[in-house]
Amino acid sequence: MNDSGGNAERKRLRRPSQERTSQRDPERTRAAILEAATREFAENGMGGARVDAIAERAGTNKRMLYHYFGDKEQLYLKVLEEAYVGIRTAERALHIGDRSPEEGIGELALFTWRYFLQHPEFLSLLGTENLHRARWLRQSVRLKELHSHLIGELSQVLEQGKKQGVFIETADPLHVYLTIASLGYFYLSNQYTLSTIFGRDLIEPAHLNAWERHIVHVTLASIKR
Amino acid sequence: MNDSGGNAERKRLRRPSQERTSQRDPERTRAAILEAATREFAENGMGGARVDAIAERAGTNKRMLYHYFGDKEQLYLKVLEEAYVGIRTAERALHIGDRSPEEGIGELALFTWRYFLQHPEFLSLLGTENLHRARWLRQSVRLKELHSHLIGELSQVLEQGKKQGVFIETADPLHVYLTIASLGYFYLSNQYTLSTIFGRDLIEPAHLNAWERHIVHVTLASIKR
DNA sequence: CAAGCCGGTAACTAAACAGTTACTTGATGG
DNA sequence: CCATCAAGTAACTGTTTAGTTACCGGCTTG
Repeated sequence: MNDSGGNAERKRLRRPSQERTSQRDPERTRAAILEAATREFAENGMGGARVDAIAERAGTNKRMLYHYFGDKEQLYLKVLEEAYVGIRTAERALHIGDRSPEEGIGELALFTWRYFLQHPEFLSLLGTENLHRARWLRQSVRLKELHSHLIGELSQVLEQGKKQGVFIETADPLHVYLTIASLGYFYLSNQYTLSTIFGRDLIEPAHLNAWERHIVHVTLASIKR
Repeated sequence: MNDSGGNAERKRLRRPSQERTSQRDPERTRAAILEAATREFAENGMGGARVDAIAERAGTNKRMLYHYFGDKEQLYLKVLEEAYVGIRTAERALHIGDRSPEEGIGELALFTWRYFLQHPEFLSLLGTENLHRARWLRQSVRLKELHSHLIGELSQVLEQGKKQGVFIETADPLHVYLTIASLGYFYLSNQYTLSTIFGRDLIEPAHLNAWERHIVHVTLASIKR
């Protein structure tokens, strides 16, 4: 114990633990693999992603990938779960009930659009997972409750708006969220074919801003009395 | 010359060209490969699709596939082109300008939704192509003009509605089409993850009908004065 | 009827792939 | 300072894959 303390001390003096030069760092390796896998799966889908490519992007090798994550499918599921946790966590910080119902819904629409815009890999992962009919997501045990908070809060805001007479009585929380998500998802995830067939570069800032305003307009127009 | 004519006559008597029993039928083989490829690419994406699987589904073998279509990528592009031709051809038969502007837009929304619902393979192909940033569609020379008709007709209907004072002045044809397509595409293509995370089976007829009405409602609410 | 062409088959090949095994390096505890 | 164990490397393996080659057989044409 004493010896070991002395040893540790001596080593800390030679090589401070904060600025380590060693390549050995389990947490960093694990995180690097997860990030590399997110990009590889997002760019190439489940079928097109290459385990070797993930290892290379992470600056490590396949052995470590299998060591930390089991196999390709488990790694993919982990990536997908983390992506969902990311957006739902950011959503919770919104507190859409703090302002007027109209502003709250507008805020949710803006947030969703901007999150999609800044996280294209999330959209790609959703696309891949749906191509496979949610084969892996269905196996996830972590994600059942993650999403109920969103619908619950949205439901409250809609009720408040109905009481105040600004929203129509038939406004449904799931429909409202699906409307917001639809308008953002389709525009961004299909931007490449759309830009090609309609001859307009949809990713240009001017077009992006116009679509952002459009999403808010459509969402509110569909529920306002 | 005379001999050949006599020979042909004799053979035609034995085996009429209309009801051939032979397995040899270039057109049928070609069409079978194209249909099998459509299903395989739609179900598995470009990376996940297997050339052997396409040949087997078509009731032929790889040799014929390479004979008629060159290679996997050219076959995929052909499948994608045919899918676009399919929806744009069906759209042309609509004549959305024949009724009132409001009915015309509602009709286009209904048509698009129902076409998406009946052609899930079209949605999958779009998803796959966008994952690859329209890599193959961009190479297509056939598809540049195919889509202008849609925007042109939609533009006329919107103008008419503006003159009649039923539509807002800011209504934009591309935005209106993207709105309709967004609401149909997202709901259907993401139905598997959505059903999983929200615990509702979105493909149930009751939910489908509700969403159909919702699409028409949202589209019109967003452009009505 | 004979020659050759075209639709079609099946077995093959080289490369790419997911996953494994045998091994090395370095930190820690006694 | 040595034993141990975890982090990390690289070469290997069996299988799958896109694409090819060698061959078959029947229809058409001269």
